[in-house]
Amino acid sequence: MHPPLRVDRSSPVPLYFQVAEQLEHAIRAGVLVPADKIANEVALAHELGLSRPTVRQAIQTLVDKGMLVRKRGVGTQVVKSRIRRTVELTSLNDDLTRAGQEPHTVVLRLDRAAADAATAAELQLEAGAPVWQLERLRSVAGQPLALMSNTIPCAVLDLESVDLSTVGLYEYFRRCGLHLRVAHQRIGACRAGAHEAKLLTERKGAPLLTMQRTAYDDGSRAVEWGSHVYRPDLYSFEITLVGR
Amino acid sequence: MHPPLRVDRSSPVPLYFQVAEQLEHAIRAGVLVPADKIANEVALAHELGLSRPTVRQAIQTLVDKGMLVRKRGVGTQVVKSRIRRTVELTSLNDDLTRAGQEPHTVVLRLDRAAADAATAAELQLEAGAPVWQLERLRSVAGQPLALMSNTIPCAVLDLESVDLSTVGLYEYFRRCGLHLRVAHQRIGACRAGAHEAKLLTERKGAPLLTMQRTAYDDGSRAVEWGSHVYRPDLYSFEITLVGR
DNA sequence: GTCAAGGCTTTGTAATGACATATTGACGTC
DNA sequence: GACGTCAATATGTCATTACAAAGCCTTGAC
Repeated sequence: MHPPLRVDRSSPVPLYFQVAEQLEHAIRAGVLVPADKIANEVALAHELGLSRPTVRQAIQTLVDKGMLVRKRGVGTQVVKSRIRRTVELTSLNDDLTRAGQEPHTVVLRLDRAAADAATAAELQLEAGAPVWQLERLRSVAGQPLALMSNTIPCAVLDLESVDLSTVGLYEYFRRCGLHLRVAHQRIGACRAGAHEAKLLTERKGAPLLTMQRTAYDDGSRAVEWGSHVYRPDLYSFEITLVGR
Repeated sequence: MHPPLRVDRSSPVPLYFQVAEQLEHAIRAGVLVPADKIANEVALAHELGLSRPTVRQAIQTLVDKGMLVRKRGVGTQVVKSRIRRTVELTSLNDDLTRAGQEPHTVVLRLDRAAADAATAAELQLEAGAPVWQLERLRSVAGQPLALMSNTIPCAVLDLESVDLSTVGLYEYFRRCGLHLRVAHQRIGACRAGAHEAKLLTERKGAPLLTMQRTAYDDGSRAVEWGSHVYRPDLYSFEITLVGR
């Protein structure tokens, strides 16, 4: 049967979101086990004192996350597999702290420079525009994990006064009211060069996981271009795909 | 200004989908250029003779794809960046043919076997259950690109009678009426072993891109477990992330 | 001249009602 | 007993309406 769902109409949190949160929690906590069918939308709406579209919207958000599956004429079921964390528009720092780790970051470089042609093209700037060039080494449990090189247009943000060894880059973006909306990223592999090998305590020529990302603010302005390399024995990307 | 949008109410295609398709086409064709604002929802609904929720649903699907951005109090704009293909629930074969390539596939192995403990756990079977073990080498333009190892429960499908050198695995799934709904994949990197190096015409120890995927049918049944390695100079994963 | 308040525009959230369509299972007929 | 039909069930699609909240711009006061 169902966990007791309740909604708080005085809360500023949208009703559909409250329902989605509770359902998600019930699934993660094991109250709802895989292949369980949840009550049909009409009944659920009546039970909660909500309208069907609202309940539908709540269910839809979980379907998008790959936690529920709808079948017309049948019902809605809990997906029979543990849900791993999706690749989201988050930084490595976010991911690690959320996983209960304690990342340690060393800022290797923080310069103002003029954008070269390739960087300017990625960030959709005119060549020579002033940009911040940032290079950081992130470790977890004493092990170097990632070498991160980022370029941010000076017009977007001032990085002079922030201590990026204690604050994640994306966290700082959020603090400045900068909302990332879209990002493109490419994941590949390469051979470690001498510089990378030394910093990551790998041998030269060792395989590394690479990620290049361009992030956009509200879809209008390129805000950040990052080129990262990871130690594959300590890090990998996990993605949940949802079809249809 | 707007392209002339029209809907066909006699079509079995949902109205919201028709609108979404036309908007997407207009964006890809360059009729709507980045940073263009599309008409507000109320006006658009009136213009099309549709209700606002329907128009909203159409816009939402494009927002989910990362092609549009909504801003409350402002309007809806076209995202200012080319959209690359998202990592979807598709096979390598699908991706390549859609990109205009002509993949060539060699089936290295196709066996019935009993699932070992690890495989059985991934596919949520009892140990020793009969499975198909498939190993394929895929090339493009004469260059070996990927070495793919897949395991499929015999209970799911019969692979005896199909020629997997001409038909993609996922394409065959679809032909059998098997709809994949959810998949988890992990992307990493590794060092090429002797076997992999020889088949991919790389040197032993060269960096390779790896992907492991488990796919589920309607959320209820694990259908496929795949472990692939790619040559990183010829292949990488591209993902479009949408925030909020 | 500057800053604050308020109004306008536009999207966000929600309720209600209706009909369409896919699936399953039961019933009845051949 | 096998097969087809039909009804029950649940999600899919769509219309209409209303109010809330956020952003932008104008207006007005100091």
